[in-house]
Amino acid sequence: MQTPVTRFAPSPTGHLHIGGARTALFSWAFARGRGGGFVLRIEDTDQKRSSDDATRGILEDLRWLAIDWDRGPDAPNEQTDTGGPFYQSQRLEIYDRFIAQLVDADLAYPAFDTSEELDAMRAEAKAAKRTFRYVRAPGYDRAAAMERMQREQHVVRFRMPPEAITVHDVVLGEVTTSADELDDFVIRKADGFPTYHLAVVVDDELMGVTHVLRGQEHLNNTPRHVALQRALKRDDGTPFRTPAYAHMPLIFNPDGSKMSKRDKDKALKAVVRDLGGVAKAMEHPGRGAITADEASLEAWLGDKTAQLPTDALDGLARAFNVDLPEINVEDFRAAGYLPEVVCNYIALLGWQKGSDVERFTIAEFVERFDLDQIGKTAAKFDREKLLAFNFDTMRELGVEALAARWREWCARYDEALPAQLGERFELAAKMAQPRAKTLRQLREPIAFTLLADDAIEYDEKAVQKSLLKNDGAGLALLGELRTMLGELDDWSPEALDAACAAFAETRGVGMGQVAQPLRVAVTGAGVSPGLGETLALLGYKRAVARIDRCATLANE
RNA sequence: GGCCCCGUCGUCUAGUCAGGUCUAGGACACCAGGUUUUCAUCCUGGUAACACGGGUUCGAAUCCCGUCGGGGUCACCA
Repeated sequence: MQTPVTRFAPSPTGHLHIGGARTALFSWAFARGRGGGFVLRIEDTDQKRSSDDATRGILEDLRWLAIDWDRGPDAPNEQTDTGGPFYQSQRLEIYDRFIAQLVDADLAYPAFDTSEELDAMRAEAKAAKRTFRYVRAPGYDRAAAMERMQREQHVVRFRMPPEAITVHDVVLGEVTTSADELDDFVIRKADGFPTYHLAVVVDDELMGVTHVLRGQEHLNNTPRHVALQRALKRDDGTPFRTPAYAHMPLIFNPDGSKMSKRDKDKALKAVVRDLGGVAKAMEHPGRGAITADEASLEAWLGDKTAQLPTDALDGLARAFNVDLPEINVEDFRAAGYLPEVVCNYIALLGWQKGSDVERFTIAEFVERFDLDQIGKTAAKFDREKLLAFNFDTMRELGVEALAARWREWCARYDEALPAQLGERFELAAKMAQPRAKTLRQLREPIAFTLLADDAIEYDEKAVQKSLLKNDGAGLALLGELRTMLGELDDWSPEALDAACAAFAETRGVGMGQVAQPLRVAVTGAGVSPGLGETLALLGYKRAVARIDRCATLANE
């Protein structure tokens, strides 16, 4: 087989979607596993929706996932690469050349319909229960049209040949589309930009792409692309080739709906409703993050199709302290998933080697991956399983490596934490490791130490159960424990555990009788990591301060 | 609605192309038990699926047809 060249061609209209990440991962792995090339191309032909910010975000997301490209934006040798530039908006002359080629051969033609006229035609077809198809009128006056296109705004349409087209898909097999399903589609818009269909075909040919991996939603477009490939010739006269296609199954939400950016919007609308509507939400402590006015929010809430920008969505979610569903790669990063785990998990969504092996490194994936193992069925995204994978990987990392990853994550999402923990950072990581499934959750098991000593709130049930019950037996023990702790000069977790065990031994009580009062006194709750670790994390001064405050409060 | 794709435990899937070794395997989740100073971790065990109906065959999860169900797509978005 020829050395493959694959590509990932995102449209920079937002963050990288998790489904897009899988497409990128598979394309990349396929090329890397066979010594092939991987191209990154930015499909920014929609002037209104594309943005540089989105492009930057997508590049960053790909890098985080460790997906690298050898040709494309920011590639080391971008300037000398063949096939560039890799932004479609910079390739307009190239597209125009091929469009002219088609028009000259009468394989494409200018059309002057307004959008109102097109809408009317569609409405008419719908009323007559016909499928709308745009085909060039039999009496089309080409000469007049060619003259008219010099001075009038127009689109260019491709003359779809009246024949059925069969696509040989690596995943789905042969898919045939009959001629009456296809019409004369637009290849250049009125603004002079090519449409996706034209640009993708021209670029894949010119960039030497041999295998196109993409989502199944593109399956219906493929016959158009094949028709274009058959009509076009390179400048040297050689015909375009049709690459191998592999359409991958879609990724769904657990409820079976398509996983999309709109899910976040939907989730936030539900949150605002739960809060009691916009007016109530504006009274929420986190309302400072709300930049929109009440009226526009009201309009948004009342309109099912209205969507807030992603950044506004994320801002509000933080303000209301709710978690929105993770949809974009950036969401998973912020939620504290490890990139290699995200790759491992999404690889499993629609791909399986035919064995029981589910956990693998990216290098192993590259080695094993092949197109014929891609499944046909859409997969529901299961966060529980992702969480389980992330948890396992965090454990396998070992404390030191985990702490390093946590630090990296904090630098971006929880800047104050490392400073707060100081040199106890690694101990905190060790304590939280078996109790957290994400880097973000690592904070929770050790949150008690982040509070000021006089700010901890005591859980009444725990106080009752461990301190006050049996005429305050626990409270009484607490006083002795304080003394015992004061005599210790080794405040390591091990020494503390040993001292508490010895104390219990001499008192003739179980370890639980000793541990629970102490635990409640220093953390406020009946639940915390191991007692020795819990005390060590606080240190002698803070632990004693908390014990004293607890005793005072309990006596009141 | 037209066209297209898909249908194995709750979820992701192995098995389907080359029908028997499948009383259908694994993972996540769930349930039960064990270890443990709490919570977790950890260990052991368990529940759970071939969408339905026909056909072909000695034999069907696997091949064929139909039904039902789910999804995609019908733009001067990609």
